[in-house]
Amino acid sequence: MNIYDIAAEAGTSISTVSRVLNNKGNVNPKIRDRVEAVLKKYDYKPSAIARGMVSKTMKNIAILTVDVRVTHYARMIYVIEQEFSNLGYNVSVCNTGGSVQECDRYFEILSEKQTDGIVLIGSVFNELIKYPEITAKIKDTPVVIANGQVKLPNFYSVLVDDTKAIRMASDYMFDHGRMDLFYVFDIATDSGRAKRQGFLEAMKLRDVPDGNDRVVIVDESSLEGGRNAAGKILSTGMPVNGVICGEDITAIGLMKEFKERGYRVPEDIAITGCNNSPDSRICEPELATLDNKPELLGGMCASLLRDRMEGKESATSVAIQPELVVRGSASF
Amino acid sequence: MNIYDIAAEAGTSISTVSRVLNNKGNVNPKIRDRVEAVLKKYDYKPSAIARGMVSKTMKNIAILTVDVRVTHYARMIYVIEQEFSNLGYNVSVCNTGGSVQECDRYFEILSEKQTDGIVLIGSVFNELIKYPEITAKIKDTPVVIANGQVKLPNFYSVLVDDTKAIRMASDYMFDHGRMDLFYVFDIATDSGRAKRQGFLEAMKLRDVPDGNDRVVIVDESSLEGGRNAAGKILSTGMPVNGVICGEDITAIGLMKEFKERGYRVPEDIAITGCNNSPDSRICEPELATLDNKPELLGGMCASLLRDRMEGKESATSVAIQPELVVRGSASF
DNA sequence: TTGAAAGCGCTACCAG
DNA sequence: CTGGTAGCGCTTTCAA
Repeated sequence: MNIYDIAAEAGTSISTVSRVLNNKGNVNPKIRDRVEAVLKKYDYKPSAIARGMVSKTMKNIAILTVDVRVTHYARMIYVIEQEFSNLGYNVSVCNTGGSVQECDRYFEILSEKQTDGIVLIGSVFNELIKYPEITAKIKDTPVVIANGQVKLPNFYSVLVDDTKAIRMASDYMFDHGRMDLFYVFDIATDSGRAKRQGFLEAMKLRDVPDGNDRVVIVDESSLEGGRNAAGKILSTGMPVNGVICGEDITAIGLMKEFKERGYRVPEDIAITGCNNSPDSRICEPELATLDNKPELLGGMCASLLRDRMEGKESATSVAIQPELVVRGSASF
Repeated sequence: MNIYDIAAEAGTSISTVSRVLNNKGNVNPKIRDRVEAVLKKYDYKPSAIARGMVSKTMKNIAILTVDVRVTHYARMIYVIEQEFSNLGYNVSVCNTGGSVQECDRYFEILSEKQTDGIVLIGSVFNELIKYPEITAKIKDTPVVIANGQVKLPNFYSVLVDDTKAIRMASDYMFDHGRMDLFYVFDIATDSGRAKRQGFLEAMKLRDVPDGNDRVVIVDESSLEGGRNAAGKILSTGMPVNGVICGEDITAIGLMKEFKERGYRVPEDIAITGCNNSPDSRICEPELATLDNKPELLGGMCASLLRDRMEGKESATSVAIQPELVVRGSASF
C-alpha cells in the first residue's frame, strides 16, 4: 500500500494525496474526504524512508555514552529522549565503553543514516579533538556535549562547573571545622580533573600547604575503589576528618571501609560524594553529595541541540551550577 | 557527493560503483582500483536512506521500556544494544512510562520508519493484548518481550520464572526456621503477581493457613514504599521474622524502617529482595536477593529477535531460572 | 564484465 | 485547486 494505491482508489493524483497527508496547500473538501476515507480504510502510513529520501532527514538523533547502565547517564538520556520523542524523533543510544574506536564506528553508521543530531554524554568525549579523521565523519551534524567541550564548528557544549562544586564541598567542610581533608580522584576524565582542581583551589585559599599530598588516586569509581581509597588515606599517616570523593559510589565504598575499621561517620570522618545518585539515599548514613542536576543538563543539551538543528543561533556553551546536598555523612 | 559523482570521476557507471561498494559481482581489478581510489579520495559513504528505500530496511531496532533510568532495564538495554550494534544496527530507546498511549505513539513512528525489530522490556507490555488496534500497527515487525507474553503471531517471549524465584526465597526462609513470613507486593504487573503466587505456593506447601493475610500491598517500589510496607506488616500484629520483597529497593526501604524501629536484620527479621541490583551491595547489611539475570535475559531477547528477523524458526518462548544470592540480610 | 534503465515511495515544483 | 513530472540516491535486473 503506497501513495499511488491510495490515489488510485480515491480517484485522484498522488499530489493531492500528499497534500492531505501533510495538510499542505488547499484541497477541495469533497476530495479531501474521499482521500481520508481511503487512508483510514487501509490504515495507511506513509513511508518515513521515502520521505527521508526527499527531506534528507529521518528524524533520528543519537546519544553516545560510555554506558547506559550508569544511572547518572541514564537520567540525562531519559530527559533527552522524552524531549525529542515529543518532537517526533527517535533516539538511539550507543554505548561506547569509552573507546574511541567504538565512537568511530558509531559515527560512521550515524552519518550514513543522516542522523539529525548527536549528544555526547560525558567529558570522555573531549579526547575526540585529537582525532580529526573521526570527527570529520560527522562534520555536518550538530553535536552537543554534556559536560564536555570540543572546539569544532559543529560541536556545542553544556558545561557543569565541577571545579566550583568540589570547592563548595571543601569550603563546607572547612567552615565546619574539618581541616584535615582528603580528596579521592576516581575518574581520569576532564571532569574528574576539574573536580580535583576545585579541591586544590580550596586548599590553597585556606593556606593548606600540602594540597597535592591530600589527593589519593584510585583507578575505579566503585565500592571497591572507595574501599581502596580509605586504605590509601589511612596509610599516608596524615590526620583526616573529612573526605570528598569524585563520585557517590566511591564515597559509599569509602564510608563502608571506614565504618568497618571503627571510624564513625560523620563524627570522626565526614564524607561527601558527587552526583546525588539514588545510591546516596540507600547507604547509612545517607550521603552528602553534590547535585550536578543531570535532568537539567540533559534538558539543556536537548534544547541546545534542537536550536542548532533548526539552524537557530544560541549560546554555544552554558554552565550548570551544582548544589551541595547535606545529608548524614556530613551533617554537623 | 553521491554514487553518480563517484562514477563520473572514476570514469565508469553507477552500477559498477555499486558493485565495488557492496563487493557484489565481478569487477575488473583495474576499474575496481580506480573506483576505490575515488571512494577514498572523497571519503564517500553511501546513503543508508537511499539504500533503505530499496532494501526496505534501515537496520534499526527499538527497545520500549517503562523507564531507562531503572537499572534493571538499563542492564538489558545495554546487552541488547551491544549485540545489535555489532551487527550494524542502531538501537533506539523509547520510554513509555508504562502508558499504553505512549506505546501506541511509538509503534506508529516505528512502523513508519520500517523498524526491523522491537524489544519490549517488562511484563507491563502484556496488557497490549487488550489493544488489537495498537498491536496491528506493528503486525509485520517481529517483537520480543522480555519477561512477558502476548499471544500474537509476531510476538515472542523470553520468560523469567518469577514464581519459582519467590518460592525459592520462601523455602530458604522456612528451611532456616523463619516461619513467620510476609511478602511485600510492590509492583502490580504480571511479573509482580507471579512473584506473589510463588510466595502463596510456598506457604501452602508448608501448610501455613493464612498465606493471603501475609501479603502486604504497597503502591510503589521505592524506599518509601518499603518503609510503608514495614509499617503495614507491624500493624497486622502478626508475628514476623522474615520478609520477602518484590524488588530490591522496596526491601532496602523496609530494612531501613525496621532497623530504625529497633529490629535487628537478620537476627530479628530476615529480608530478601529481588533483582540483584547494585543497590543490594550498598545497603547494610547487604541484601539477600534473587538474581533474575537481566544480562542473560537481554542476550536471549537479542538472539531470539535476531533469529526472527532472519526468518529463522526458533523457540517462541524460553524461561530463565533465577538464583538466590544469600547475603547479610538473610544469612543464618 | 559492464552500463542503461527501471524502480523504491515520497515531496515539490510548475503548468493548467 | 489539481495533476503531471522530476528528482532524492541507491540496488537490481537485463542486454550488450
